[in-house]
Amino acid sequence: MELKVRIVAASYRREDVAVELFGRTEDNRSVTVLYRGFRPHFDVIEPDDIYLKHLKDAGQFVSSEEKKLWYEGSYRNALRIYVRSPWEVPNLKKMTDKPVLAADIPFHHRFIYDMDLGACTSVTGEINSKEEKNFTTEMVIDATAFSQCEQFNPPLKILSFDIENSIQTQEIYVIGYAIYDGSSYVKGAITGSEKEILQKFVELISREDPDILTGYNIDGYDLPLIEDRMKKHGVRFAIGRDDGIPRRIQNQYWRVHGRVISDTWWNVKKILHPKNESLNAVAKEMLGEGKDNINRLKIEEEWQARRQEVIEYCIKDAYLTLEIFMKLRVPERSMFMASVSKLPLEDVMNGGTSNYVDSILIREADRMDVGVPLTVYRDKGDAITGGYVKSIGAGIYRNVIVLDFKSMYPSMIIKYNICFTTLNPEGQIIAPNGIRFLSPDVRQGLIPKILKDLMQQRDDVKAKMKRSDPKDRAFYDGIQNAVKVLMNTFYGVLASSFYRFTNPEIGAAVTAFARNTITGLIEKLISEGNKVIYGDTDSIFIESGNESLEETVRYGEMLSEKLSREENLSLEFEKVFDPFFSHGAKKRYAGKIVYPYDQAGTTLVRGYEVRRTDSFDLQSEALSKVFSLILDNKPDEAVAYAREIVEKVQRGEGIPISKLVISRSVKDVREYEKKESHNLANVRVAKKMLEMGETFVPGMKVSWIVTNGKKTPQEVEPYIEGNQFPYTPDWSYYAKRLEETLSRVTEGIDQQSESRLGNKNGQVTLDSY
DNA sequence: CGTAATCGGGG
DNA sequence: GTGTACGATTACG
Repeated sequence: MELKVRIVAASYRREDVAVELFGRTEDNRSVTVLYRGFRPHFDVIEPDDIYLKHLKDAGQFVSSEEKKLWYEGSYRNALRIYVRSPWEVPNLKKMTDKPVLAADIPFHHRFIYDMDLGACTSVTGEINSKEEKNFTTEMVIDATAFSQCEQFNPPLKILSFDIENSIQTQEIYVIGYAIYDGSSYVKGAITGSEKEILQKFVELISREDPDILTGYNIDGYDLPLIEDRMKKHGVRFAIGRDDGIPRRIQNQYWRVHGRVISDTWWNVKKILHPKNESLNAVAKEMLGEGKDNINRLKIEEEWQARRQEVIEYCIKDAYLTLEIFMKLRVPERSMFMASVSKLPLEDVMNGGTSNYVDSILIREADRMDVGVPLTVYRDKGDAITGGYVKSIGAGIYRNVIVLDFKSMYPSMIIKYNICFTTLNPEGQIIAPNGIRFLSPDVRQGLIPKILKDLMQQRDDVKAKMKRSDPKDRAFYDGIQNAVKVLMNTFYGVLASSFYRFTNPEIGAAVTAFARNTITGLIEKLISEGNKVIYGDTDSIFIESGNESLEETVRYGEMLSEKLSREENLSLEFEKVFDPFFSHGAKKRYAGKIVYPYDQAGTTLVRGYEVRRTDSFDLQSEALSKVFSLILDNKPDEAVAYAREIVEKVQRGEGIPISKLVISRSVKDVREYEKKESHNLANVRVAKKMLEMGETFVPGMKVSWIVTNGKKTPQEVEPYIEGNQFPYTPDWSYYAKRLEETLSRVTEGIDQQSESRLGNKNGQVTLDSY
């Protein structure tokens, strides 16, 4: 039989060294695919006989094959060695002094690369009916062959769960869940004795057989706690598709055979960067709905007094989490990324980006007989020089055109044939940092070739997208966007300090070419009479001399068209700001978008941190107000407002204490003792609260007011909502902090404001009031 | 100023 | 499991 499968996760088992692929078929069934007989292998440059003897003595040698591999600038004699046990390879690679290549590739990846599997793959095989292992999937297949197939996004089954447990005793009261299978939601809760809850939880996952497990902060909270309670009750934490148990990787995320464990909290952080990352805040923001009203800090009492409400609350948390997960389109986006990088979903969702590059690059290297070096650790210290950033003068600018290079770094790599396979002192292409590359007609670089293919692939997909009907359009758009991400990832790993193909000189050559390109262009623009006000890496900001928006847009279109043609590069006219403001620091600006028209009216603030964890409400409110006045073309009012509010705070007039509150959470007070961290304001506040007889539970957020900021450490007093605050805030401290924040911005408006709100060094002179 | 430690979410 | 893998912020030296 033949099945088309979207691979969710890949692994292997030791017993018979069978590779296990788990996934969902095109007709929406979960499946386990087993393949036996694949051998681990790695390459050694010019090995000696004694090494082969050692391998044989260790009972690991299976066979070998002579190769010629491109290694450090030339083709060398190499031996591809096939061995018995994947888990022995780390030891075997240490048993020789000769260069060992491709000996740190996880076995299931080696399999996927060698078989050239895609994220979706056509599997030929037979139903396995006598498999003794307890797989939870609908089918188990013994595979005999694999072939390419088109990519598809099946409706994955996702299970979100949440626990309520005692803070005092850790006992789990209830596990709530919500399941989405692509068409409908199912919700429920598991109650009973703790042991029953745990057993039923394992049964639920085994019966429902979800592809993805999620929840809010499950990586760091729910899963460790469940693991702990399972151990206590002697229940096997068997939630894998092979009946296996999950393991925590690097004290961070979790891995279990056959499923993806993806914490919604992490996805929220990565995609949304919200100021407040709590489930309640994120749900309100995204879904317009918050959590139920349960006092989590008194969960024991709540469980006794209003059990049913706690259960409902628990289910709701699981459901809200699932909705957020879906609304962020995590599964969909990950499937697109998996398709273009040809990886199982799990590697995309939980692995690092170097996986993407490995998957594409190692396959191509194998086809071209290029040796695949091991990952070596380099000093992180000498980071390469990055992009060019033009300094910007303080002020308000009108009708600012933004031009963007399309895929700047990939274009540089292709144009100058930049690659570890073309690096050569005889090369005709000389990078600004002095290193040389062979020209493409002498030797086409591996990475440039891959990027060229990816660019072509992206253009093809975009063209297809235009021709297709609306329902397919979103699919192609997802693919083309993932290709773009993948292309940029290639530069990312070249510049990173640890990747198998990393060479700092090569990364530096890419950015050096890019800097030359953009500075050359800026010079040209200026020589033609343009007012270039700013630029960063791959963008150029020009203050158009035109009065009207229509003229500005026409001018922007003309510039991008003319420059792209004249300079033979791809420069896009991206947007127009009006007004555009900066106080004179790189990477910090704010502007109102007026073009493209569908974004008109949006305010874009870059680099100015309106939200800071240690800021008080008044600070962020005042800063936002100042920005909005500036961008409404009322700079004078902005300066006046800033001045007024600072004065008010200095005098302590009419400012509600609540707007000065600084909050932060505190772990168990004892955890800070040994680390000399008791100077931390939040820790001191927690201690004071305990002394005052206030409720303090480890992990709780505490709030305080600074009463003397001049002392070290500063004096702080707990702020307890609802209670009268019996101390006087250090008004000067607050005025100073507020002024530091506001003056940085108002300084930029004009020269006079500098004397009004502070001096040029950013130092504050309160005397001026 | 650069580096090491801590936090955030969860109950 | 042939894998070293959070980002931003703050305190400390």
